[in-house]
Amino acid sequence: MAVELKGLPKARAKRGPWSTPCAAHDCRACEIRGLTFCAGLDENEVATLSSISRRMHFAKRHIIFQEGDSADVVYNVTKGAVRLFKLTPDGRRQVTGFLLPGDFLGLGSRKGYAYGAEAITEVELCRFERDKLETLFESHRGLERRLFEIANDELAVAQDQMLLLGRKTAKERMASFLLKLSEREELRGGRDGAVYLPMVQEDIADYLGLTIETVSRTISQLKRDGLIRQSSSHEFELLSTEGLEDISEPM
Amino acid sequence: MAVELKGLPKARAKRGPWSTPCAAHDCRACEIRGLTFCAGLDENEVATLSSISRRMHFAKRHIIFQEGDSADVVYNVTKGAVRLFKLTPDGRRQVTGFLLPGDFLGLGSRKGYAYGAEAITEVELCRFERDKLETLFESHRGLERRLFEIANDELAVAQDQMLLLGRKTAKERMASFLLKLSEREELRGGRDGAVYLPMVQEDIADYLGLTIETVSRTISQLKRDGLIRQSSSHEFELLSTEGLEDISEPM
DNA sequence: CGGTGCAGATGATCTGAATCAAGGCCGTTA
DNA sequence: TAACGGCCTTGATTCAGATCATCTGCACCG
Repeated sequence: MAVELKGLPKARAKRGPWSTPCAAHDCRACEIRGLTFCAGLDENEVATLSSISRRMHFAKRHIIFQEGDSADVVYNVTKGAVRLFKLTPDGRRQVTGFLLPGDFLGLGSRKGYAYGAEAITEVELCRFERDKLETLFESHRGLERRLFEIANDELAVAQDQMLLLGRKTAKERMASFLLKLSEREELRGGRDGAVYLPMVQEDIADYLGLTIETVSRTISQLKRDGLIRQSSSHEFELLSTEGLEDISEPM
Repeated sequence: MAVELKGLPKARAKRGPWSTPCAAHDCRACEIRGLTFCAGLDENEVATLSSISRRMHFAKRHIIFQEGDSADVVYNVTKGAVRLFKLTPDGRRQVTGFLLPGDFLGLGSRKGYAYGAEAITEVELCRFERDKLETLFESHRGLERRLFEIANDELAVAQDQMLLLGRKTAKERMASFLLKLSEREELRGGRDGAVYLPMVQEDIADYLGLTIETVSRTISQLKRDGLIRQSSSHEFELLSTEGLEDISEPM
């Protein structure tokens, strides 16, 4: 779907040759084994998976695929951050998710991708051809089951997001967003309370159904209220998880 | 999670014994075979499925399960309509979906249900114990694959809904909603252009992230503009699909 | 290093939808 | 058949967040 963005600076997103050509890759040496869908596979299964995977590299802003593109490959994010988004014909954008290392890319798509995917930072992906992966399912039931679990988790996350978009105020949205990211970092063994936000405020706005101005103002207010602190341009610190929880889920 | 609804009329939803007790049921005689997840199974598989399913009956307004309830059974809707919803602690509600005959109920839940489910009308469900169903997956791969497909479709639908909730105007939301329902009816072999809306306007409002007043006004406006017509309290007619499409997806 | 351009912050104003407030319609029931 | 309660409609008013308009800081680059 070719989309004309109305009033927005054009030609920001890139499409073209990869920064590095596809390369074979040994899954056994993968940085993120253990926190992705290949987690819990035995040596033999990992080897098989390795045989059908290709390591890919995309530059910042590179469009990995567009909504509607034929969805015959799926990916696993191993490095960097990716945004998923949908566009209206007149150019409004809804970011439907952010992917970080360990996340699976390509769910929710049947014939074509249901959304576009774009590199927020430099990104490394593990690429699988869908039909090869599905062939693998025949012999390795665990893989399919794991992917089904992931789809179910995504579905639950999507419903949380609907509640956020349909019924929460700007402040509640921002607090929920920060808490969710922070929980994720803790789960992945990050430092507690520190949150890395690779995306710009425009992405956050489009994810939370707000404008950049409202996002900026809300962040300012949370800072003024002593709930968060900004350590650097993309690093935040949650000073009061309780305070943020009170805001995100008001009684 | 016990939730105190603030300012809303209490005790509207019921919970308690089923209208009719659980009964064994023959899947082969199912009204909706062919449009549900049991579609495409062979005779033998259907018989196996039959052996683990129980037909259930719920009265209008009956709460089938609450968000957070242990999710050890799943269902297939065979008759009537169901709403799925999430609540904030202070009682705001987001309807995350409407289920009609043929729809699967229970996806997106891991340990506990990720949402509540309530009968909009009198409802008939086909009930499966989750572990029995999963055991069946071992021998009948098609079932698991079909369910995975359904989960993927749901995921795509959820992302459409995010775009709607995050970026569309009231009028656009209403038009999108009517069109989606109409497409569904056509798919299921219904009359073209006629749409059955079993839910009340409050449900629609909570589904579209609006208030009942805005829903009412928007419907009135679409009528005034000659785009829809109301044949009876729950039956609508789409007079101009093109007009509605222009509204739902503005260029 | 001076210029350019992008990300972010913040003030002023506007507006679409929420809220508040009445009534109307209709099916159910006493 | 009257009265009650659910559901819907419509008007008046308010308000949270959008829009418009600057301004600042800062990275990059010729």
